[in-house]
Amino acid sequence: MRRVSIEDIAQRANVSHSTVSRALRGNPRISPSVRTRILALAREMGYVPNAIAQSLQQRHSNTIGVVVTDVADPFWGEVVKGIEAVMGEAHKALFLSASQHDADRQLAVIEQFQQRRVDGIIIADSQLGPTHLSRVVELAVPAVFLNSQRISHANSFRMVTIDNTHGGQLAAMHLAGLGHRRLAYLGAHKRPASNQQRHDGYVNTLHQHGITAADVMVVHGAAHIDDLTLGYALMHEVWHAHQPTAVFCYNDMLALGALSFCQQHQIAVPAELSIVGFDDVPLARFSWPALTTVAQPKVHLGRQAAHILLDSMAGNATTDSILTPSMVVRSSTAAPKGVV
Amino acid sequence: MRRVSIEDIAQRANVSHSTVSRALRGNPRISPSVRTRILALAREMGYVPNAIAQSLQQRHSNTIGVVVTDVADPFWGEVVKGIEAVMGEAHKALFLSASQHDADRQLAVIEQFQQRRVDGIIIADSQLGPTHLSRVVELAVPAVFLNSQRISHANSFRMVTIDNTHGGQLAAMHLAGLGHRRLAYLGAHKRPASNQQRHDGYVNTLHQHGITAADVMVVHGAAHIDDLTLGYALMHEVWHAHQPTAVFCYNDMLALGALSFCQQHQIAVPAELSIVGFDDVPLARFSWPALTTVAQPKVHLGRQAAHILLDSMAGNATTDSILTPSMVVRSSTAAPKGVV
DNA sequence: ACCCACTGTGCACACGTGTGCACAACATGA
DNA sequence: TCATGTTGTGCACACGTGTGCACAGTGGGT
Repeated sequence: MRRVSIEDIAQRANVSHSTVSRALRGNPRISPSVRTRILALAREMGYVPNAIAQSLQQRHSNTIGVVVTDVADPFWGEVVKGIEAVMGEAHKALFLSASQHDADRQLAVIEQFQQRRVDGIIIADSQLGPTHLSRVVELAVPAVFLNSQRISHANSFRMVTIDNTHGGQLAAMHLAGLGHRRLAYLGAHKRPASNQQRHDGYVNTLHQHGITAADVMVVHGAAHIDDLTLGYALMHEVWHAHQPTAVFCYNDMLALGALSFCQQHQIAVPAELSIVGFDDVPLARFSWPALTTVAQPKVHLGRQAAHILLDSMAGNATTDSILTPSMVVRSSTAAPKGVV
Repeated sequence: MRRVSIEDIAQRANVSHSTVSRALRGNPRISPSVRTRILALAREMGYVPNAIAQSLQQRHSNTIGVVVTDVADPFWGEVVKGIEAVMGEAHKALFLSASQHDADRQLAVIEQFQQRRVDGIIIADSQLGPTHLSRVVELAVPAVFLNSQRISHANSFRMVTIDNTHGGQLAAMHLAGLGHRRLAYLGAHKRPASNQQRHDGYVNTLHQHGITAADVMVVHGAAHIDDLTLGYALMHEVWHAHQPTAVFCYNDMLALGALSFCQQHQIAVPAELSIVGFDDVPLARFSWPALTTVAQPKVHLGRQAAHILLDSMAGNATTDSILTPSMVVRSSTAAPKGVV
């Protein structure tokens, strides 16, 4: 049951293990005749190099760790797909772990990775505070943060994010362009940074279209309930207090929650109310009506993070990266009543 | 920049590295005074055990490899979530890789895992042929197959699947119970085993309800197009040739494709046509109308596979596992016209 | 005073691989 | 013939950890 090692091959070939090692790695100092003999023997004996021993010797493991809040989240699934594709080409293996939205667990996972001597770490949707972050700094392992909410120790890590402000602007331009004058924003407090940016881009752009602060109702939900029921509740609140003709939601799940409120209360979407989401999760194509949303380039986000990490692992200078979201217009938005 | 090793600690403590090793691992033969001194020193020096060296020494890596067709597939995302949860508790790290539906690539990934000396492998949705499989047998690494289509070498591996036949029965009982007499089955040829089982369970149960073979139209699609457009095309075919009042689809994506055909051709679901899917992907809750479907216990599937793998890694005898699907009735099914 | 049991520590090896250096064998030139 | 260069191989070490065995030191019993 024991695996065959280069030492085993060496004995069968009557050479030293050094010769076998060099032959396998294509060292030109080994004579061609010996090399071919050893290669044949290796194949015949079913030799499989031991990456663990190689890692120990070469002091890097060709592995990278990926921390994600929830493995089953379709958004992060796409991001991981991008990471995996790039890392696969670079012959790096991926450790994947979930943090369950818990900062302590996230730190524990990272320390796990450190024990395993990963060459780099990608942290998705980090909610680590400054004290946690400084411990990550001590690891002295290249790390890239993806859509991180906190921004301390900015010089120690690279970040890849999307331009949330621009995303808010896109939503505002779309809705204002359709003629909406009475709007709302449904936000999520538990994502402080990106929420603020999407809100600001949205509201400021509406102002530029001559829509006053009084015409835009802004609501935020408690942290402890899931986005879907949160969207439902916020829509309920906004609908009765403000009667908007259009709402922009922090993300698609909030928007779908809002949508289900409308379905249940016979509010016609988009005839009576237009809804815009954010993210473009796979679901968005299939809701009824199909959701207009600000799309994040998810796979690209992962690819970009992977490339930056590979660069900093190679010792190259790297820079943060901000990707541009795009507007995907589907069937949940239309001009308000009375506008042609 | 170099990591601190137990040898470094040993020098500072004026002991040998063996003593440090034993102290850290809680060996009772080390005197309490020395142990506490070493533990303090280790903490102070920021010691992090090197799992790679440990793996080499102990001849197992505490890692397991997971091969999946597509990382972004929400179905497998849930399964991986279950695997990750169980393996996390067992302090095993997860290598995740995608095969992109390519058998050769899948084999390459598995050989990658072998080089990394994983302690076990979980293969999701394997489409490996017998020749490929026999190479996997040679690895002599515990492996578990998840919803595998081929069943050769059955004694070398463990399998975890769901009872596809029973799933087909559930769908048939639901639809026949509603009063449908003219039905159809939309199948996918590229999943030969599970497709056959779902079909058989469905058709046989319909027969038991007195529905003849002539009343059930069965169609299958080409392999090279995606499930969504396939569902659309098959629905088109069936609708014009057979005018069924209900269809059962091999999976949810086919069903959603069929649904979009109905939307585009003003066929009212479920008033004119009932649709049943299979899998219960997250999407199913949010389509319009929400999809009635046969639900696979996805997270449980992953957990079960993980437990079986852990068992066989521990050398225990294990057995294949067949999980039971369940019916989730939503809004895409109803009694046909003319039936109360 | 001596033998014995017991306790705590170090030596030396193993795991599998890669590589600097030395060196043997052989060829080449003067 | 000898110095010099070239080519191919082996020795020995390193990477970091765990552990069987030997052994020094200590205490107790006769």
